[in-house]
Amino acid sequence: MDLPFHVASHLDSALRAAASQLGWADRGFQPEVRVADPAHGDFQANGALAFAKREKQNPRAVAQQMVDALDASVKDQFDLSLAGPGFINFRLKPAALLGWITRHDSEPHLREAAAGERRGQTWVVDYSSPNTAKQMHVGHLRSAVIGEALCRLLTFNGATVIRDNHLGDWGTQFGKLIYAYKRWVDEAALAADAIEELERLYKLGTAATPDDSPALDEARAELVKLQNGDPENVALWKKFSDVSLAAFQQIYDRLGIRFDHNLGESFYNDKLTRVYAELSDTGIAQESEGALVVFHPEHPRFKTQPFLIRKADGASNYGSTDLATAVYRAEHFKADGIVIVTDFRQADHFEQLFLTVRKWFAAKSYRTPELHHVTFGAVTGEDGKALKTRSGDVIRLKLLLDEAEERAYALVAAKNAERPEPERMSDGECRDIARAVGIGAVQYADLAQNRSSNYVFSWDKMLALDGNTAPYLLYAVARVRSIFRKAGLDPAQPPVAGATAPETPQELALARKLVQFADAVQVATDQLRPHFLCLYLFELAGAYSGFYAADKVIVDDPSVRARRLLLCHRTLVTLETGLHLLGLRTLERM
RNA sequence: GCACCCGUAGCUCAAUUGGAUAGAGUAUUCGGCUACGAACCGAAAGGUUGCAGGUUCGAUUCCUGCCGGGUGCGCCA
Repeated sequence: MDLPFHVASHLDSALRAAASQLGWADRGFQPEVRVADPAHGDFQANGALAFAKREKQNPRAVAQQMVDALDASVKDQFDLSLAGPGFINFRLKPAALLGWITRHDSEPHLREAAAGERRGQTWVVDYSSPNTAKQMHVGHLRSAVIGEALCRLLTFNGATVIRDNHLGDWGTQFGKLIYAYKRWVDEAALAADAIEELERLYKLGTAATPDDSPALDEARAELVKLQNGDPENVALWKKFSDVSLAAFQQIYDRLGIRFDHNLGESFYNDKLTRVYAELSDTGIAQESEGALVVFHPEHPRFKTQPFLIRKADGASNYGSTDLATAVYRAEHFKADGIVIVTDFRQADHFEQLFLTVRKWFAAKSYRTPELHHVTFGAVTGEDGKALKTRSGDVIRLKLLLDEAEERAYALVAAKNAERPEPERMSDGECRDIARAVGIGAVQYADLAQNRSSNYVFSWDKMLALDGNTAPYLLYAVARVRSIFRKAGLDPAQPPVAGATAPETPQELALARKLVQFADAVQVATDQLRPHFLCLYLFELAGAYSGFYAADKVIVDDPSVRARRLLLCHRTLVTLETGLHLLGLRTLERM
């Protein structure tokens, strides 16, 4: 029997079958299979320990019985050993490695193999979500980059993914903006760079309408006109949204992002009365100080900290729209899961929101999707403070990406100049490479770190050519491609017939790493943490570099050459597939 | 005041949610290009996992209490 894509779950099934043969299945035996430290094996099963403890048996003996009861095919594919207090170690035999690597030969085939995990599921991913009439700044980067990677991971695992940009396109700030627009708009500036001008007006409007001022009353009047459908104000508001979206798309294009929907807060305007009615009727919401709020008596904090869903003046807020959004996604998109990617400061809000949604849907017998708030830490400068320009302003995302490309270009051009004349690349090619390396470095730096912690932004670290960085991975890709190019071979049609099983320590280490791709993707997706995939790709690139330094690929012996080309090719496929899952563009040369 | 997140090698970070001797990169020291990209590889050294208890075969991980940093807590989103 061929080794399937998911080796860990294959072992899990085999161990469960053995447990059931021993009569342990209904006593709650859990195999607990995971990727092992290479010193011990490729995979390990730890389940014997917990089981033995519960059953008051000797864990070594339990593990030995498990091994004895395992299907013969497992013993054909793995070397088994017991260690320590009762760990079962599995080491793939070279022939099994060769079989797996031979079968998983392209990005489409990897995709097909992984797609069984979430086939038939629909996931709505809500990320980026900037406010219209304002430029995107560095604070918007993580949501966009992490959200896009999660979309790709979920898609890879077989889900239908709906990318929804939940724009901040409604609220009191638009009264102020219209107020300022009508007084101070500079038409020439608007034509030249619309969003720049809108942002200027936005700041003017905010400054001109302090609390309790007559100007604030006028701004509120503009808002009321907008909400009541005044044609002039609605047209202005529409214009603000259009130019904002066009500006956002320029950023998204550079990051490889394309949304299916831009359903901002305004979209839910006419869907709020239902929210108020159903939450009031079911007794989940209550009046308090004139506002409509939800308390959660079972929660230590939210029993007294209210979830405000309608303000005392009758206006909606983001509690209202987020509730309407949740029911829309559940009903219209038939979502099995909803992922919302925002920074950790909104954790309370979404905890309250999810508690409320669950009670609401249960009371009305609506099907409740899985609800996930994917949080991430702040982006700080190297001083640990929020990232700002020297003058103290927020850093615009556009300028940040420009700088990434410029810095990458300087590195690429310098390296290119050192090359011998015939291998030198054109300036245009250098520019193109710099775009992929610079943007990729920014994306990767954000993804490689566990998203819960704060992230220290450092140009030098993200553009370093060594360490866990995009340039290191892209370099590994370029080196594999270079072998094929120099040998005059087409990487789409690698001549790998007659490849023999891996033999040298570096070949074996690389082959084992390749097989673990399935596990890395699964962990990253299930935990909604792309850094697990980053770590894997870094280790894969490291295994390849070790192999490359130790074992020459283009040798005379045809079987050795074929098996090394096979390893090179599968490394290329896996690295590129992984980097594409993260949203990075890969290169031929760099 | 209440709550959440973070605290791991000099620095930047991992540790697959309770598993084996806590791992990488960087910086430091040493070694390797007449091998297909040295933007690389190999090796050494670097630790009381903030502190103090507790739970158990086993704790960076779970519980309690402190210390330090960040954040949130009714009409912004």
